[in-house]
Amino acid sequence: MEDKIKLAVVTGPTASGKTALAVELALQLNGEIIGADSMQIYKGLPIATAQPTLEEQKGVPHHLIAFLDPDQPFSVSDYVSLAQKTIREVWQRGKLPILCGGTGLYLHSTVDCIRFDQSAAGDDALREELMKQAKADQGESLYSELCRVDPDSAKIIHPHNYVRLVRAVEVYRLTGKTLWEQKQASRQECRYQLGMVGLNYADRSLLYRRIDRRVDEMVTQGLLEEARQVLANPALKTAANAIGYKELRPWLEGSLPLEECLENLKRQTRRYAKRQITWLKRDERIHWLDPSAVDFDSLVKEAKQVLQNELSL
RNA sequence: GCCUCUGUAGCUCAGUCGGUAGAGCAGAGGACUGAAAAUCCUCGUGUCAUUGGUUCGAUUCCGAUCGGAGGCA
Repeated sequence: MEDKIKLAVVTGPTASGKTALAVELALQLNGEIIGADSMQIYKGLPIATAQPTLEEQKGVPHHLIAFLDPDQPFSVSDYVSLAQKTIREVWQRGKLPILCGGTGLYLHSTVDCIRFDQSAAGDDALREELMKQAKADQGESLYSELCRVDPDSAKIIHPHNYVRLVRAVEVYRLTGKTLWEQKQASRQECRYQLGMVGLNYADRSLLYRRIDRRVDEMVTQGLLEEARQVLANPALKTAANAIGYKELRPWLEGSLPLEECLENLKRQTRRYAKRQITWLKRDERIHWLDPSAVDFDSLVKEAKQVLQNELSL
């Protein structure tokens, strides 16, 4: 039997210090970093998405960061195939692949080798039409349709959650198979030996303070100009969704003072961090470390030890 | 100094014709398989400023005290 690829994972909520830790681990363990972040993949959004600068990368190769034009559509499915290919390449080069990022869906799908059926790819026109229908009657008609064709999914999708409701109906119309069936079929045996570290602050207010500070830094670095450019281009649909741009729109349009927009931006980032924590917490394979408990060198040492144990390095 | 208004959840405020109270925001918890930095669900006990009085019973009525705002001098 062929040996499994060893895969290190560094995750945690936004602003928890993943990047610095991953880079240091890469230096010490002869690794390369593969981003697992749904917004950092795009070019032209360096500030708001907190992409690591060349200086921060310290010569460590980084993959799947700032490689895609921001007007290009992208999905988990695309991410997983790219990530798996990159992981394999890094491994074959004799280096340790280190997956680093905070997008729970991307991480989980990659690490657990979820297989996406190409026939179920999204269809923009159909999706738009279904979304219109959902909004017209608060999701009622679509939800009863889903209850009929895919009761298992209907059980776990709230009728108000149009995005997921629409997707479930869409899958059935497109493929004749239910989303539920697709999910069962998507599971397969995993090819990785995993070592996972997560960063989280025991005292959440510490993380929140870091977030506030980082937003202020982003402004110094030119966030306002970046936002102006992103929002001026209507082709950047996904990017305009990133936290950091849409919150500044009222200021750019002159309807709200900058101070208030920045306050709102900080709040949205805090909430995002909380959602990330919720997502990551349920993965019992993650070894949690608290960056406020020790200095950076000790943190690296602990993380390194976890990886060496789990990956038998 | 006098007069008026005001003090209720972390914040902004509602309310109880006297039977110890509830919204929004903030916050917390959760879900998550092709937009995921998206989307959605659940969660409200707080000396009702302090203190005395009336009352079976006061956060509610009355008095005083202490904050805050405004007006007149």
